[in-house]
Amino acid sequence: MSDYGEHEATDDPLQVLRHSTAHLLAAAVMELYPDAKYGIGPPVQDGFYYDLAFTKPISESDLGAIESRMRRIVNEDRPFVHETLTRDEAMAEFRKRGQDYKLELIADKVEGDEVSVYRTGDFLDLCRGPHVRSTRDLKAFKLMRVAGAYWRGDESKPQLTRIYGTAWQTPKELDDYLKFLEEAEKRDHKKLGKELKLFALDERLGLGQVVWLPDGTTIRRELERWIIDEELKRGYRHVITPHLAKLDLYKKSGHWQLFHDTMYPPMRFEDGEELELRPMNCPHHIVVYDQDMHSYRDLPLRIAELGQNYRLEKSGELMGMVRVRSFNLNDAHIFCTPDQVIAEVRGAIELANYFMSVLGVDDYWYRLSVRDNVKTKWAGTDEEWESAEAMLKEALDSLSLPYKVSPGDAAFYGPKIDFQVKDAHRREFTNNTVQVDYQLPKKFELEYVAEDGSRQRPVMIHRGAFGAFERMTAYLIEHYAGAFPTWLHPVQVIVIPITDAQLDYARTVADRLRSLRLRVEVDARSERMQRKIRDGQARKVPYMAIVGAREAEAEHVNVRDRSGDQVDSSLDSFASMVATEVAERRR
RNA sequence: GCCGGCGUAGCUCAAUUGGCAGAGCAGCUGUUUUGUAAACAGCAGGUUACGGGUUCGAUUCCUGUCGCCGGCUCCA
Repeated sequence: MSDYGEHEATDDPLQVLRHSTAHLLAAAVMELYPDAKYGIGPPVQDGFYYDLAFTKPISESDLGAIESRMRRIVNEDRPFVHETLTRDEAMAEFRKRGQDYKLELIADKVEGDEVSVYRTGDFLDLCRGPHVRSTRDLKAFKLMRVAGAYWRGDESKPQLTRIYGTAWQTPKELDDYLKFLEEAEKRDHKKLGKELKLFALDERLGLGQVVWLPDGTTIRRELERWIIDEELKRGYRHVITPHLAKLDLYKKSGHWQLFHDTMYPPMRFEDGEELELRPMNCPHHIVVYDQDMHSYRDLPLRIAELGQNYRLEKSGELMGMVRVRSFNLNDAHIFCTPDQVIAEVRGAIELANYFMSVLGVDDYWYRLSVRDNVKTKWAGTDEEWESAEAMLKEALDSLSLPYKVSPGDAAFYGPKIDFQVKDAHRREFTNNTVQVDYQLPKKFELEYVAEDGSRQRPVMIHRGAFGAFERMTAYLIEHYAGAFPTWLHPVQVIVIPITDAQLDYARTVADRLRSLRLRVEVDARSERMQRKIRDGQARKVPYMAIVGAREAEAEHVNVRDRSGDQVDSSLDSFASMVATEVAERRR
């Protein structure tokens, strides 16, 4: 049987419960708004939604009344009744109810003559099920918000009102979820980024333009140094290329034709020259490759750059530092022979995994993004796509990494492996990526001289092993809730003199730590120690070195870490302890 | 871009049915020299996002713009 709702049917009890709650929602809405038309209502992560068309728009203030009606239906103990109708019967039923969207779904998605429907009191829905036995089984739910959603996900189709809700097996789980949302709010990188003065988004600079403040920049520079060193160890060569290029370059690569809507309008000059802010770095690195004749002996050639890119994302798509209009990508393009591809892909995956493991990021999954059957969207031959996909799979398999195939998520020039991470609110996004590309080398007629003297075409691997600094930093802020590991924290140690009499000693301590390249502040304010500690805690500083008369006398420090633990230590051993922790990038 | 919500001091929030815009924190100036999460006092801080409208009177009601938040669409 086909899947009418465009979501996967499942027997998982929680999914079934959420799906049933979606029906309950639609049933309640239909009682309160008899003119409404219902679209689809699947379970989703943490809950469910239902898309409905209202004759008058509703807002979140209407959710309370809908939720009350839902509870009333719960108390009525209405059974979920499964029925199988013929196609004609089903069409007649939904036509009678004026449910045009359901008619469209039956016409498009139901195969054969049997149509599975569920009845809950008067409410009838096209649905494969399964469902809970009765509305009384639905105990722990809450409507969350309304949003617009295009019918069947198509921007050109009408926009329905989507009502989101959350649903759980027990009231306690619901309560836990609501508490989780509160906690997530506190970790939000937009909130912490402001509190900790890491970055700013200022409308005077334009939408989606990130200002890295001094402390945020410290973190970023630390990451950059680390990344560049790790890449150097792995044979990457770094380049620096302009943020601008002639528009023709992007016409030749094919990006302009596909993405001009999200590229900045070109700057046009009197002599006819057109310059474009680059939306990606690939064509620049192709120009780097093309500076020389290449022998197969030169390959693989790994060209890396911390490259600034500019994309004119639609205003509604922007989100904090996760989705911006200008970002810096830890980018690289590996030019190699076809039989080097698998090893190079594997190396790129391993590098990305290494970065993630040092940062303590372990909650992510591998998405093998391949083309779908809309052939016009994808450049290149079937053979090239099949070969590229096979090589990505083999690289993943050889590392014993599990992955999920995702049709339609490929780049236009080839399939890719995406590293999918989740933010504090469990929203998923792509961070790192590895892509195999036969198309751009062809478009730019790249060559190398093979062992037998013939001219061959290299394969290009695009890879962002760390991802974009903006997005990754946003992720890290939420991951650590602002309490960065010592090696990344903008201020590693605050020295706190208890009275002014220890100021000189405090500065001695600071100098000593700075001589080990640690980032240190002395809190010389005319405040009480308690106050300085409190402020240090608020900034989530890893260590506070408190120095009073006793410590100054003994050349000690009283170390308080951000968990509140205290220990007395000689200055020497404290200094070497912190320096070691930083050198090892300990978490 | 579309749908819904929200914009009051640097930050977090108040302000009866439309009736003089307030508080805490942060900032500044003093005093205080302190032993592990907030010393005390004073001062200053605003065209209530911005522009129209209704009204004797608008933070409050209507409207347009801008921005932010949550979704949708998109994501090379």
